[in-house]
Amino acid sequence: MSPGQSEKSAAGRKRDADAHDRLLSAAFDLTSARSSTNVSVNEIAREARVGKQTIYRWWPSKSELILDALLQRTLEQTPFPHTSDARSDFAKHLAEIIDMFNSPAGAVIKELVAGAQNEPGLTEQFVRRFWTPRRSLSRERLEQAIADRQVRSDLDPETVLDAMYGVLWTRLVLGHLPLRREDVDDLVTVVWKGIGGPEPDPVG
Amino acid sequence: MSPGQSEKSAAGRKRDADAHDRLLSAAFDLTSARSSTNVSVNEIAREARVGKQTIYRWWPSKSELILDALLQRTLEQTPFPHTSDARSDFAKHLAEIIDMFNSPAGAVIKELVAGAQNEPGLTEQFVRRFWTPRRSLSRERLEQAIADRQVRSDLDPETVLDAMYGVLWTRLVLGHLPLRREDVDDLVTVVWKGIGGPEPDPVG
Amino acid sequence: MSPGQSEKSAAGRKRDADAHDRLLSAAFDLTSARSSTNVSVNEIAREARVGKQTIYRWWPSKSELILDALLQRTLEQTPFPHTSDARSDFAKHLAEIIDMFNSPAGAVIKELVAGAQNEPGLTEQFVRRFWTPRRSLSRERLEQAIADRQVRSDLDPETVLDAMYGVLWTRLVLGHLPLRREDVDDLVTVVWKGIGGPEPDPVG
Amino acid sequence: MSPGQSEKSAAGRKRDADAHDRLLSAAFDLTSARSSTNVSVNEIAREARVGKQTIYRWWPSKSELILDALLQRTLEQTPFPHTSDARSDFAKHLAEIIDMFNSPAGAVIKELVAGAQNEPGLTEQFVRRFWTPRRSLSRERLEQAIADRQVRSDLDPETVLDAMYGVLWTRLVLGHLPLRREDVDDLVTVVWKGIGGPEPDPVG
DNA sequence: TCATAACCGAGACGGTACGTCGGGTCTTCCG
DNA sequence: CGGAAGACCCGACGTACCGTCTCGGTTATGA
Repeated sequence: MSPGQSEKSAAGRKRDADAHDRLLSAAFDLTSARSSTNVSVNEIAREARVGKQTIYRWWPSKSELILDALLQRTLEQTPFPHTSDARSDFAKHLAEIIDMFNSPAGAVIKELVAGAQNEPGLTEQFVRRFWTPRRSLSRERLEQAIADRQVRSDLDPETVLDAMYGVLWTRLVLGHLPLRREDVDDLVTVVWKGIGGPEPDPVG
Repeated sequence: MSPGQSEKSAAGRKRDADAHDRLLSAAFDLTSARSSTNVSVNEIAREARVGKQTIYRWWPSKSELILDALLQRTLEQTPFPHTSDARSDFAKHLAEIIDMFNSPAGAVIKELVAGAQNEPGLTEQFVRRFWTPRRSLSRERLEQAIADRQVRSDLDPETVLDAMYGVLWTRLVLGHLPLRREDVDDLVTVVWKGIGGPEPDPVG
Repeated sequence: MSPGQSEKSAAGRKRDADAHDRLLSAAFDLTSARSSTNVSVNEIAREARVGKQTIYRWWPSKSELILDALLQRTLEQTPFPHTSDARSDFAKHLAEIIDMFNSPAGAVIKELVAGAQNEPGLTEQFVRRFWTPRRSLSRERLEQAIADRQVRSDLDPETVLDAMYGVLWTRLVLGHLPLRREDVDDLVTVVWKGIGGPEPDPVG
Repeated sequence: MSPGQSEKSAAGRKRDADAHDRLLSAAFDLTSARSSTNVSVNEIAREARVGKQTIYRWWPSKSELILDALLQRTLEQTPFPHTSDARSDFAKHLAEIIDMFNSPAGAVIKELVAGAQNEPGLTEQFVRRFWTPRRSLSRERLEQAIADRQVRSDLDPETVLDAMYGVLWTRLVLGHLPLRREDVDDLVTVVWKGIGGPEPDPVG
């Protein structure tokens, strides 16, 4: 992302790191706060005390600025839990995602997913830069679990992961049901044990 | 006392049903065709040979017009399959939803979900008028399956349903993976049998 | 006597004439009152408790309705003063026109003259129906004065009349100076005696 | 303390003088050409290759733009003729005004006078910026003529001037009679000699 | 040391779409 | 069939926002 490594003539003023940070903060904060009405580029520029040109010098569009702001704010990206029990690791991770979706970051993600529909290329950006890295962590843990024989190996991993995480994404975007940590247990049970057949022996 | 005293005065020209239909058609067709770039109200009005005012007389926003157009086009709403085998019924229904998501209606749904993010109240409208009726069909079939002891009863039905349908919604909106009928088998297996433990005996 | 003298709609014809009158009144009153902002046809119809179609059944456009309203209100059309002294007759008439221009009718006339600029044919209507009849009275008096040898005969009567009345029309429309009865004396003197040469002998 | 403390910050792109000129030209040309039908702001913007916002950034309304366009086009403002004969000077000036009223500028003036009726403040603008400077020239010549004893001094100069120029303004706006240079002679005679009494001795 | 180059805040620019307003036509129902 | 009510088509309005361009001015090389 940083363009500075090009061998262009080194003359010229350096990029203002502070303005850059103010922009990411303004973009994230305004977007997450004013979820109902759209945030305009002018507002972000004013809030960041920055000229509009400074935005368009570094980002091709407002949406990509917001995407960068989201990435920066979610950089912590807690490493996927990794104990000996894959099922509880996933349960823990799903709960963490729920927390994130309920945080301001969730509002920003909604905004981005929405804006991406009319902006070809942005969906691809979002998937590649935000979604894929996180999905990789999940998939690695899943493959480890398969290697550990904790998970059967004959199913498409993407489908398995979407069965879990798709619940969260759908609820974030559609909002038809709240995102609650309490639902994680049932969700993991559905995917781990399946819903088929009568309830298992409670003693078992 | 006259019972009709509270009736609205019948004076005035009636709403033009034909213009109404032309509007719904234009809204649906233009929206599904021009998925990348947004459709303008003027375009819809022109295509429907209708004054812009006529749109705003009956719909508070372009999005709600498109929602109505979507509802009209998906009215067929094939009844949920209902054989003695719940699992195969769901498999069939999931495949039908995939077909719909891959049809023009899918593009319209994406557009609506996107537009709804900045329009408070529209998400609620979409969920209530489009999503809820379909979800009800699914939930009824699920409850029947529980009554038939084909599905265990100790899990939250909403979570179970989201584990299946959320996969499709997420792929529609995020577009990270294609929506393919071939994936239905794995998906149903995940939810019915669970992913836990080693693969079942192939002789089964 | 019938006790129901105030009952509604005794006959269609009667209401017809009444609605017609209400329309003229509403058109005149609203136009003269809201000189700054335009009056809409809907407002006139509502004020007159009349359907819009009733307006367009009788008048080809809003402007012609207002013209009719103006004509009705200025029907008195006091006959041109006719004494033995043409100059004082004109002075009297000019003062009367000033009064009319300063009355609500003046505002309506301004509105009409303004609206006529973009409505080809309306200027012609206004001139023919409002202006010409009044001008005829003036011209007749002028020709009588010529016949009486009170006014020289070698000048174009239209130019003579415009030299007098044009002052009023211009001040009405441009508003660069107020329309005051006190100015009539000077005006008549200008036209009768001319401005040429030094002031006449005050004794003369 | 620095004397320039109240100066506006010089930051930001300067106003585009070329776009400004294109706008004035487009406004004048379109308005004078399409006298019957109104010119829309969009048309002017398109003709001038300018965004509509640029118009509204600098002018509060279409009419004031047209007024500016008129002022620019009539800037030549030929100096009032000034020979030793006031009467012939006025005759010459009146003919020039007739020519202007018959030129495209006349159509623009009509449009402005019309549009001003519904736009409070515009009439005042028009009078102050277009009419007053020209009137000043006329009044100065008249006062000179009075000083030269060519014109009597006991009459209100405004009334005298309106008696001459009001003829032209009225014919421009009402259009009841054509504006012809041939009428200037009679007009000047009316005002200079007066219409009173029998025709002068032809030998005179 | 000073010209050059890239940066910066500010804000005007061309353009597209918005939602509203008003004119004049058309349609329904009532009396 | 006249008349009130009001929906209809059309087109202009003035506003909002996007992404670009231009201004005066500010750092930082590198000749």
